[in-house]
Amino acid sequence: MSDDTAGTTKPRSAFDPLPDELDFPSMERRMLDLWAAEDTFERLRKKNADGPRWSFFDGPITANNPMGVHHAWGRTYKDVYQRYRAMRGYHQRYQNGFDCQGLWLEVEVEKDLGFNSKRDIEEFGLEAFADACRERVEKFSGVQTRQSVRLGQWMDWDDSYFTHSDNNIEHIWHFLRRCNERGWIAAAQRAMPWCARCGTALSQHELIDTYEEVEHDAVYVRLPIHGRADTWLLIWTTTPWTLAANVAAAVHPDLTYVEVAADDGRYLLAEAAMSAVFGEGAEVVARHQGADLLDLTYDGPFDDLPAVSRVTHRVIPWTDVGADEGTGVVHIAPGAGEEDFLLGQDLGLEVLVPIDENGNYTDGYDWLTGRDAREVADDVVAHLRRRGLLYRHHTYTHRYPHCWRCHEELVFRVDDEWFIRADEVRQPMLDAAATVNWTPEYAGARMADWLRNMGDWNISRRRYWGLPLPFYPCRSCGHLTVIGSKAHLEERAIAGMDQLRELHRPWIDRVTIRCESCEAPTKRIDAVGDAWLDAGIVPFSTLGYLQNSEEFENWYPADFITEMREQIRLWFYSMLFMSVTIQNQSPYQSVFVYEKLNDETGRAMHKSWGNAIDFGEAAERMGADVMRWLYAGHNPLYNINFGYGPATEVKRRMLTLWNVYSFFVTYARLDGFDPTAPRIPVAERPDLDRWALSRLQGLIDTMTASLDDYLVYRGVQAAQEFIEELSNWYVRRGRRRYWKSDSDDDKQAAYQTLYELLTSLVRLLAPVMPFWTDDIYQNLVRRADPDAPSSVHLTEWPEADDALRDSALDAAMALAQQVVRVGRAARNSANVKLRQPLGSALVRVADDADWDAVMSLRSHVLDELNVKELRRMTSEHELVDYQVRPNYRALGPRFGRQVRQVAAALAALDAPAAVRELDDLGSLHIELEGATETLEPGDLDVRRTPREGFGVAEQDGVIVAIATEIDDELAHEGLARELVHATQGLRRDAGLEVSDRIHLWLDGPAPLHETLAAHRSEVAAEVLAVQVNKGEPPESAAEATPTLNGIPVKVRLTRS
RNA sequence: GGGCUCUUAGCUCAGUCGGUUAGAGCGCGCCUCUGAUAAGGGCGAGGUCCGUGGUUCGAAUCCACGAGGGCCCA
Repeated sequence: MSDDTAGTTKPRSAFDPLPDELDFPSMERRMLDLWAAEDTFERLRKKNADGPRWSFFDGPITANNPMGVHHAWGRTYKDVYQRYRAMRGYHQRYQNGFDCQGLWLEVEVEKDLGFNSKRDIEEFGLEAFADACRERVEKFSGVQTRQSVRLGQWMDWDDSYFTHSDNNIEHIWHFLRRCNERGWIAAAQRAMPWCARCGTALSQHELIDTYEEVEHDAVYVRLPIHGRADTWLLIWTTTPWTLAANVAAAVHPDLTYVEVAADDGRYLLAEAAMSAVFGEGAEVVARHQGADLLDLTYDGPFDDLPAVSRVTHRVIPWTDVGADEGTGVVHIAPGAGEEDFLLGQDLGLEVLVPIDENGNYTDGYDWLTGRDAREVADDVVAHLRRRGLLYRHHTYTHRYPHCWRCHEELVFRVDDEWFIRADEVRQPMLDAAATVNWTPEYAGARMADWLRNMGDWNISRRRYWGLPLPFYPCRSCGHLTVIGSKAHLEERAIAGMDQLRELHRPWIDRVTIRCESCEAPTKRIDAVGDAWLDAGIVPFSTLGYLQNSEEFENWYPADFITEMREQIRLWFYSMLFMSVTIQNQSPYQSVFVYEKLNDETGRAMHKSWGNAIDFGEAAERMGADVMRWLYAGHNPLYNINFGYGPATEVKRRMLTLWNVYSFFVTYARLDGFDPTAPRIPVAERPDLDRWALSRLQGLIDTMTASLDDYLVYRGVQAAQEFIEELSNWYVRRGRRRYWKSDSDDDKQAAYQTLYELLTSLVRLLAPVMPFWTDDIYQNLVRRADPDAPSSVHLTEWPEADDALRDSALDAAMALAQQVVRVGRAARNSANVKLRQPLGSALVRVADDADWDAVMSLRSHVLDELNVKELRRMTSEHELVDYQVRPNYRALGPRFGRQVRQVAAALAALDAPAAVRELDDLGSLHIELEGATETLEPGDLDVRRTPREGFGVAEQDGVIVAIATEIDDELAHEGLARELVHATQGLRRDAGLEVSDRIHLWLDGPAPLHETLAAHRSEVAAEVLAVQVNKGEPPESAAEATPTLNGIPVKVRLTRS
């Protein structure tokens, strides 16, 4: 501040002083209260109500548990892009969604109730179970809502959609009826991966990532071949429980099979498997081509069981048989294996389904009946041994699929399942997916790949709390009635409608309808639907497709959706399937996907591993804004390593901005800066201001493009760099202007520029850091101008102003910064403190233009390097060593193999002489195999290395040499600066305000007095001393006794 | 089993069209600046660019094979 302020009254500042440190959580809670009190979000919606529409669909979060920090990642993206669009004036729906039914919810409710099987649920009663599920949804949708609010997400929370609503279900019914009209609905037997605990099949996408390494009992079983005494077919399996369902043994027609002699007979197996089973030197007594074995029949391993007794076991051909594992003779149980089932369909094999939906053996399996298939391995082995069929058994480790919900090992089981046929819709889906803007691009390729490979969609689940599939197969005529809406149900119903509380089991099961074809009374199938139907219908159900065509037309399709990458084959897929079926177009135009969230060491987070981070705790420890900044700044192509360590790093970056903000407020308050005063035209402001404003335009460009392109991390990274430069160059270089300006206009320009930078920056960062930016805005803008919008979120997105761009100045400043960097390194190498003023710096830059650029910003360079003058280096020969090297990029193509000789010739040259020749003649001549070659400057790479001991440094062709000589005058100046520094330190230690005036006492030996004689008034001015006294200060004076440049000094001061 | 992709400093990652001396951030050591700054700046230590072979005047980069990780599909 300027000296004339002492004792005068300035206008009171508009700004509140800042607390000592930035406490994100408490600041965030304050902002939440403010937004609630002022209805800020409602105002935003009103403000944009007439704007252009921007449609976003929220992928439903399963309302099953508290939110995890990984949810916060996705929600940050959703909120960032919505807030950005809002600042651009777009009208939006802000509808959040909850996923509310399906198996994963049932599993959690089962855990709560201590259930272990479907029987427990049935005994509990479906009605009570449905209520328990509904309650869980209500509880956790509330928890998740509160957590999302804490994250700063702005949504219309009272308008959230729930997938268990009748409305959602009706829309799915509509979709299913449309599918049926096209003949796509089919029931079929199919071998499915099956969870015996959950009592249901899993779809193919539920199988992904569930393979874990486990140990199983593997058995070699010998089966008597009919008509060949003491000749055994040797098979191998890792799932002994399936042996009871064996109906065939498969061989590869082209493989060679051998009969091996053993003590008790002959074993038939593939030659390639022989040594693995019998070791080396087994005796081969016969050889057969696989194809020649096909008419053989054999006794099965469990022919004593009633269900199996009438089966004729045959040897069959299968080209997928290999001999790498097992025996090359493969046990086939079409009722208990996926490939087995498909093979059985081709060959017309009998299908024995040995287990029920809970994994227990069914009737007809004698001693096995009622037992759990996963627990019979030992008894099966014992049984085989007793019957003389066991050749050998051992433990086998392999990767095996598990239920992703309850972690039980899966089995394979044939069952009646309902499907939507996918073949007809495949191409339309591919076409629709091709219209979508996928970010990153590979996501589109993933979707196309998934679609090309997708099988029929298995939509039935044998469970309770889920979409009731509206399938009514008629027992009389076989016709399938698919109900398309509640009205349709009412129209067809003949009983049970009075008990239909909602479209869920058990109430829906009490309704009987008339078959559409023959009018016979017909009941619904038991099954409920895949939960991805629930989520996939969202574009239709939430827009009231069946009720309100205008709403639907307005908001469909979505401009944007975003979820984790795995949603490509889940939600994105199911939405696309349903949308193409109903509307023949993609339901979304732009899709953004991101990767996985791990802990900060890169391990997946698991509650059971103890490395999971609770969202609430994270929000309160690091702050929601810090979390959001961390997420938004991350490149979505890579997994994010999340934790308190990375958050601390982000916080430190925020601290840089805090310091700038705090600096501004401190001095703006002292000076009573009025932001509403007339602006000083930018053209009249100093270069530093014009440079900073020019850089701001670049940041606006980058930020805007990054948000338009759904790559916000690029904007965040650019903002980080901007903040660094703002603090470490703009403020650092300009700080004296705020208290010691040359003129009032310059000071005003400084305040206005920094104010414009900060207020623009908070608008640019508002979508990413909604809390802190608004907190700053409240103080900087709203306090000063009651007519300003009441929140940064109600302001307009900044537009870049081309008139403020100055690329020449940007480049010149970058060069000046480089000269400073190199110059500091030079001082460092000469071991001279920066505080000691020195005479001159010699600078070498590439050309005249660069020199002019540096000179245009000379004052900054002089100041930063603490030298008196800047001189252009004319002769660098005494300061640097040269190395003349070939520029391979130029010479490689020209000389080819000879390039090595050129390199050798250059190395042999006298480098300084060569450089001089190059400088004088513009070219260099070398001898190469007797011929003279001419090399242009572009052919060469002249490297300069500063010579040791000169205070010289170099980087990218810029050289700075510092004259290290210190004469008396410089020494006095240096000491004066040391005195200032020591006094400032003492001021701070004594707890003085930056504006306090002081009385100062300085004592020491003779050199000190010489220095004071020359620099007393400068020292006094710098430290705001109204007097520099001799004699003794009062007792209360603060005191320090540093040794400055070898001189012991006593510094004492009091507040004046 | 097929396809895609990755492997670079203690950690997280850049590295353009192949150019001969491979970089950043964090962390570590020394020095330094500070009238906003727990910040900033400089220097340094730290590398088998996964391995082997090939193409080329020249390979972290291109090709082949192999190892290991991830993803997608079967």
